Amino acid sequence: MSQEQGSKAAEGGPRESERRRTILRAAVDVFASKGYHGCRIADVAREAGVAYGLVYHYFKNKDELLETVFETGWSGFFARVRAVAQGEGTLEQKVHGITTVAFEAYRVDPRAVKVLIVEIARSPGGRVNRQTAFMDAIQLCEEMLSRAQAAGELRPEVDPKLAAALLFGNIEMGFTALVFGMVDPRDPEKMERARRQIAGSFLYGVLARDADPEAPWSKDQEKSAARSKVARRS
Amino acid sequence: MSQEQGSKAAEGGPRESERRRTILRAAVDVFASKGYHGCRIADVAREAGVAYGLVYHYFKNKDELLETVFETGWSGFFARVRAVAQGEGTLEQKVHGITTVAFEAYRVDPRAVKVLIVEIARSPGGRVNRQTAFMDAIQLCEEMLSRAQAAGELRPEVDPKLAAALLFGNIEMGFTALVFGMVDPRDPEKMERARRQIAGSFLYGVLARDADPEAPWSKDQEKSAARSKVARRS
DNA sequence: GCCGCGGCTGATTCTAGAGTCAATCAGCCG
DNA sequence: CGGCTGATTGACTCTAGAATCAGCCGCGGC
Repeated sequence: MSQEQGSKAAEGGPRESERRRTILRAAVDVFASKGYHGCRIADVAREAGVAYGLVYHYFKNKDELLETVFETGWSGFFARVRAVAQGEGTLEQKVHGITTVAFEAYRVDPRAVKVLIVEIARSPGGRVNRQTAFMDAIQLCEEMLSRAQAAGELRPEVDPKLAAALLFGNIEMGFTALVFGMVDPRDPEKMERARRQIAGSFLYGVLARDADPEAPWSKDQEKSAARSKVARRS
Repeated sequence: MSQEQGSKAAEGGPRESERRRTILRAAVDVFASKGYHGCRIADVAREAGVAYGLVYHYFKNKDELLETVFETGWSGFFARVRAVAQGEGTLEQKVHGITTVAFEAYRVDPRAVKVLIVEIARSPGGRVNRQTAFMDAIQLCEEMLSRAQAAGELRPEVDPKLAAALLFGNIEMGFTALVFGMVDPRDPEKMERARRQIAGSFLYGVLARDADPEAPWSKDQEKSAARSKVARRS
């Protein structure tokens, strides 16, 4: 998987075949626009300007293609998140850093992010790696949050694992909002505001500051008693 | 969709065919365990204990089956959310109410919720209704949040639409965490804690109270700087 | 020049599985 | 009772589209 045979295409060094990359790129675009299940290999080949069979020359099957798209995109993102999560800084800085990494990834390659989010993070019969990798990122953040909790930066009653998941939920939903056109990705200023709201919502919540009197959400405080006019079901 | 022909099966009143409901139920179960794409109509028929062809007697095709599963489940959920969002109460109460509705739905029928979340909210080539319906719920919450903002319950710099999306992102990710086994759905106490953390994270954030000194999440709007140190009251 | 090798081609094969349909069955009505 | 209607059956058809394969083409080596 590293240098193939540099034989004829060798002028560039031990590079992965140019064609292979073209196909991968086409796959990202096609998956992004029609979805994994909604497209045929022929579409990918056409988009890449390449013969049908060549796709199978470079990839064992359709699933491996998706898998590769995933790994390629995810590993870069994951490494950046790790750098932030395990680096120096306050919890606030790290959370802002992680959202920034995510938004930057989106700015650079929205299609790839879309595929990652829509086709992979949620894939049904998902093969091993996908969900596993997602879990890895969550675990990374869980550790970050645990450390922050030990340092008193995080509320003590918060479960770090769930909180880590929620952080990614926030980011993901932010992207979904982008994909749905709720924010214009062309406007950097709006993007930055959205990013800040996502990080801020996670860190500080959305409530106006003077609206919550005391430790409002921790234990069994029932000070706000009748909140359950809901719960019923027939 | 209402009373079919009550002709002969009329002894129960204008009820929807028993068989039809059996099939729908089976579809929920099968979709939940193998995914929409990962199952065949034959699986649904077998699960329902019914002949293959009968599925097509009651449903035009596989997609209509999914659509029906969706509408059946979603409309109930949506109505409850609306009741909360448009009802009386503070923003806090409403947010807690919405999460409660969601968790209650999960408690009653985890499989149906799983299908709704995994197969529909994210469906790629999703037919009209699905994403539309999801957007409807977000819009509902957006209006709720706008009202709250006008009343000063919500930070002024928050975008209600994005915030509404994030609320659902939180809930959805909470469920995903459930599906992934990060929380034991059998333990009502843990479930309630998770629910509270989801609502709480959205409302108040995760940061320890005395950790954010000044207008922390919107640099340029220092206008709210004054109220920033309210929080420390513990 | 011509051999052969590997990237490359696209028509062909093969299969899962959606959707069809002719036949059967069960109850009702005249 | 016998014919009518609608529910039910499952074998069969048919298609999309994944995967295969028998070769082609251009280049470098001999």
